[in-house]
Amino acid sequence: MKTDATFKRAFNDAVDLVASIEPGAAIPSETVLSSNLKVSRTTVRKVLAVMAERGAVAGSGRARRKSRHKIRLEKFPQSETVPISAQVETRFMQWMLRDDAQPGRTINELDLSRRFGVATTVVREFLNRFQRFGLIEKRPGAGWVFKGFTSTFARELFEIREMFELRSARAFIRLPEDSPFWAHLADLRQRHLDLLDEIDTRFHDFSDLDSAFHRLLNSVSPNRFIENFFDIITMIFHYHYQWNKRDERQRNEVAAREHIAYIDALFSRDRIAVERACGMHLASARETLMRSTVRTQENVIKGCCQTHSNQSRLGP
Amino acid sequence: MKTDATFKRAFNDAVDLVASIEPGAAIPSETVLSSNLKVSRTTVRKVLAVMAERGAVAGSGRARRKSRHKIRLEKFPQSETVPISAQVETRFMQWMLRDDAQPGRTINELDLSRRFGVATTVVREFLNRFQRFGLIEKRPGAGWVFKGFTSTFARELFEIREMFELRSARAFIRLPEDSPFWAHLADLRQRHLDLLDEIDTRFHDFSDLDSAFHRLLNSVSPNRFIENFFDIITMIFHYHYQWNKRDERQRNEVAAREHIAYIDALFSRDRIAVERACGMHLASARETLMRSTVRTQENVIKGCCQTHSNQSRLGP
DNA sequence: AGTTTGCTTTTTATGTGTAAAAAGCACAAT
DNA sequence: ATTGTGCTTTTTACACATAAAAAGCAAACT
Repeated sequence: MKTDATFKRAFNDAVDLVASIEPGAAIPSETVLSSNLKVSRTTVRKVLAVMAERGAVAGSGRARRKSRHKIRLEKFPQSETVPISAQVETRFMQWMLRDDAQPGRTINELDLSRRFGVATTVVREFLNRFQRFGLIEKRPGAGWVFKGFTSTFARELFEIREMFELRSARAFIRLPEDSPFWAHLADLRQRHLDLLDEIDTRFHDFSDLDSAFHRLLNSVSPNRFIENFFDIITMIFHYHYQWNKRDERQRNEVAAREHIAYIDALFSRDRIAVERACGMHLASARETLMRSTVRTQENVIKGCCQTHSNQSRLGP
Repeated sequence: MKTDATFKRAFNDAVDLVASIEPGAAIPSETVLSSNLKVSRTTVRKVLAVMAERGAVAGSGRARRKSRHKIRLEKFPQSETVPISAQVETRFMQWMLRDDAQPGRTINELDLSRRFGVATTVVREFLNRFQRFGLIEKRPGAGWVFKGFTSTFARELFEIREMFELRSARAFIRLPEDSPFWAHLADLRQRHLDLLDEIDTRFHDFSDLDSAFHRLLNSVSPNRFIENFFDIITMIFHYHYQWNKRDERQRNEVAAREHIAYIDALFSRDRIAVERACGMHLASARETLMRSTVRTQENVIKGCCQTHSNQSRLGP
């Protein structure tokens, strides 16, 4: 059965929204709420129904308005507002990046579904989507293998990232003087400076800036495969740093300064300078990631992690 | 319920295998058969049981041998040997590339599952896996949009392909003289010549040669993201040409000659020549694909294909 | 000691069922 | 004519069920 996470999230958002309405004043129309809360009208009506039931909303139909009584609406717990599929993603990433997920280990759907307390269908769906991240591989009829968050993975990831990033940077400096992208870039530069001014307190905000910057570069000549690939990067970094807070402030400060140097190189329109700044930034990002990669013998003894059974192995 | 496609395919393969055994001679052990037929021992036993039942195999346990009577084993129809998930893939590609799949059209799981006569679960799983090909996009809670097999798609695909291919070609010519890859390349060159000798009858064999060539190039410095991307190319070409046979002989002959020129450039170790040969080959491959792309206004009027409803649109 | 097989236990592929959410429709209100 | 609402129909997200296939185990056989 589908969970009502959508409803609960919408309800919680609606609580804030209603709080800003004067007691006795009209509630926005269902259509407007639907667009504000980003859910269908069906869900909006459910939210309104519950609010009416709890006495926060009075009247019905077109005459709906905020109750004159002071009602404190209890929100639903945060954890109930996230759909099962998203929970599985989080739990899996945690299991993979934090727990004992050694390269070569086999993953089995039933086990994960029991571990996470969800239906196998959901786990299976997740693994199928997750496949594109290059960290797991399917053995039809025989589960999945975890390929490991290894230094090889990081190296391969960054090789592609560098190709894509350089391509976009080169395209950027070919933009005409009057392209609006230059203004965006200047704006972004300022936001970096602002961040650096208060780096001690705001260093968490860097990751938003980071993705904004790379999205701006890629948007100059859009390519769905590149965007796709950046989703992978974003995902990896998101979870990786969520559980690895070491030196976070320091790391982000360095990266922000590298971004500024990179942006300045772009403004100079000097291809060589751009390539150097870009290369330096990526090199340091790679180092950071590499450091927390699974230490493994994979590059020394290939295939050491294969499992053995008394039957012949199937699949490639 | 799981279909027994695995069993039927294994059975059909086993029929050929048993045919080559002398009447009265011993049948290979279950373990050996399991490895030959690429299925588990469980399935092998089922195959043997059915063969015994039909009188083609006599004795049991270790004393199992081929029957002395001449039994003609009926194979299962080819169509029953392919798992549902693979059938869905084929049917979907056909629907997409051949039927009226206009860009912007929404795809809905229930509809497809009815159309294909399979459970929604399977369709859903397929769509999730297929997402990475960049032709469809998920709107959580509201189905999928087909982005269209358009010229933009082809252009984006080839932009990446060119980057990857050039990278691999450059890595190739940096290989030491005594690398075994050079011998592989020479071998491949010869196979191209052989094919061209009999191009009129063997032009279908080109696609194997094509993927062998590109796989050889990529294997010089392997990168899972590049391999992943080549899966997309392979998939697109596979289905595309399966339903578009126009000029196939001609196209393949041209491509084979381009490959030879490309290979010769690699042997020359001349970077400029390599880049030119590679560029020419990809350009002509792109042209071929472009010609059969969906003609659309997408580049003139952006967003013309959006659907409208009396409710606000959800999602990005 | 290493295979081979009979039998048992798990796991995967695929179908079915259902509450929640979205989409659609038609009439009412401005 | 547009916008809003009540109600109906579809579709999605998720749980659960089960035959088929795979994996595991130990006794039997070389």
